[in-house]
Amino acid sequence: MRFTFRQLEYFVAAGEAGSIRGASETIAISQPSISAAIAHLERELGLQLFVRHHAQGLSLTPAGRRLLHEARLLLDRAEGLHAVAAEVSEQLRGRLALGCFVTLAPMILPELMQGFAELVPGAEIALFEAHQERLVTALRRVELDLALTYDLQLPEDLAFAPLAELPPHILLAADHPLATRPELSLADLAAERLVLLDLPLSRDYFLSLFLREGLTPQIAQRSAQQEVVRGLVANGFGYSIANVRPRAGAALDGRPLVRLPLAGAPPPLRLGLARAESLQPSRLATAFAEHCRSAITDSGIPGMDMP
Amino acid sequence: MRFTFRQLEYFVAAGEAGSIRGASETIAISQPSISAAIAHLERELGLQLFVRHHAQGLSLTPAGRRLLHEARLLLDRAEGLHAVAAEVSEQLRGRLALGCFVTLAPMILPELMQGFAELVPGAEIALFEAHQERLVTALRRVELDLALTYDLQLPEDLAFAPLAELPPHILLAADHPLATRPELSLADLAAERLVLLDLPLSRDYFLSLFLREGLTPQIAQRSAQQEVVRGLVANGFGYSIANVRPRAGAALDGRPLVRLPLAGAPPPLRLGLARAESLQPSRLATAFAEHCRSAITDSGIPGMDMP
DNA sequence: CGTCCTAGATCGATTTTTCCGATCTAACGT
DNA sequence: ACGTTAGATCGGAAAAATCGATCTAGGACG
Repeated sequence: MRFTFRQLEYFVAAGEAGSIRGASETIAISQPSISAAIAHLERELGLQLFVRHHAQGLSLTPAGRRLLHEARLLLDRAEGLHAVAAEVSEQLRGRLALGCFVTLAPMILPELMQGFAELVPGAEIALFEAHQERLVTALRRVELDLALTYDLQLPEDLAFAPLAELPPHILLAADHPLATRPELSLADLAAERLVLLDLPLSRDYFLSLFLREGLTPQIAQRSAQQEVVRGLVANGFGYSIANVRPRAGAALDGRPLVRLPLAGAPPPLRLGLARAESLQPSRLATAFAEHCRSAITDSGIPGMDMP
Repeated sequence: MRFTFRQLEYFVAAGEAGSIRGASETIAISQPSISAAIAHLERELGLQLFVRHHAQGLSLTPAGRRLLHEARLLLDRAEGLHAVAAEVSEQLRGRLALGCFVTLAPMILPELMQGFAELVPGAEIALFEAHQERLVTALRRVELDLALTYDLQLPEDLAFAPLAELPPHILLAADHPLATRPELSLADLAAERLVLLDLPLSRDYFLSLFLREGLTPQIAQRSAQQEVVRGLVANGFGYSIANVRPRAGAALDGRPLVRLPLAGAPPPLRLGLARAESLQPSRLATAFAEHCRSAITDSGIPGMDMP
């Protein structure tokens, strides 16, 4: 750009005042400065903006009138940039890029987003559901304001605000012989086969539960989809381990499932909000985090059963 | 405006390059300058545009992405100002504000504009038909690029390019006793009454024709409308004087009219193009003037009879 | 017809801003 | 631990914006 906002402002002021002197008084800038700005614009744009009437001010040329209009639009749009900035940073409106751990999303998001939509009507949420690795990548690239996920392997440069703890549970077909127990240990399941939810970092967490008891699971099947895992379990392929507690007591094909606590005080997953450490949260993000804090506690999580 | 185009450009470059260093190479500006520009924008807009990854470049924040988009739009629009300027001053397109002396307009404009529209399809003509005083005012205020008119009392600060001479003629009802003469002098009409076209400066011109012969006309009627004058003459109210030479041989009510040369070598009106002296004509205006020069000559004027 | 008045252009000095090279700092990879 | 990389900061140099003073030219007025 070979001209500046200031020059455009001076031009517009002169165009509106009909004289440089008049403009210099209204905008409190010396007459030579305005004269120079206009001369610069004329040289730069290669056209005559004003006809100078000696001792009688200025007249816009037809081209000048056209350019004056354009200049005003341009300045308005520049002013609008401030407005956009204010809206984004201060106003409780606009778009929130929200990540959510993929298995949590179907349970927790509908109610949570519903509640937030009532709380903050001007908000628009752009969802990104993915497994932990993808969430971490997106958070570091600052493609997300916040991510609702576990503190699984979160690197240093992501901040994590814990909301609730989710201990692992055993998932069984309702007609499984062990399904009537009040709780199960991994040792109880040594003869059974595992249907593994096969997502990058979740996988390691599940296997670590066996490792700490010196056990090795027999893996019947793997799937990256929670609903496939549940379907396989419900159809007798084996048991599974999950930290989420869906209210639905059946797989998508209708076959009933049972969820039992895992005995032996296994390390729970902490559910919370992750964000890029060095990204100062927008007001919208802060409001959403606040909403999460009130909606998600150890004694209740949207879309999930009580323990 | 508390930021500059340059700062926006640097911000956009950094946003596109994903790093300040990368941007500094693409746009050949030192890294500190870009860093400072971004810092200034962030302070000014009150929000964080980038997350700085030490030794790993930058990531746009969600707000930064939004602002980047807005900044690009703004810069495009600023670039568009150059385009508008080029179109107005160089391109053979756009709007031409054209004034025309009111009595000339109905004869001369249709054909003239038709021809110009074929010659320059991208042109749009904004018409302003008025009497001489109004034309002069509009030209001095530079509301018009050009005016097609007479050199009646044109002040110094208007430039005039003559195109053709129009000597005055006498207008009579076809059944008037004098209508069969080959020409008439004002003395011949001493007993007749004048229907005067009563427009500010034209009026003075007509009366000056009598004055130079020491005569005083008997004014039957005055009208500011040429068609009213012709109607009155055709209906026997008297004779009139006109310099235009309409092809129509009758008034609007159908009554026939006759036009006879005024004897005694009266001073003709010079028809031409007037413009503000200090307004450099746009290319469109120059093209129009050129078109007029070829279409309007002493031996032929669009919409008018030969002498 | 000359003088005053007005408004824009120009000049020169001063202040402000911009820009760059050099240096510092922090994170990553080896 | 070390080198590499990329952003931030610093300080001086270059460029620009700004202003008061002055110059110029047209209009108004006596």
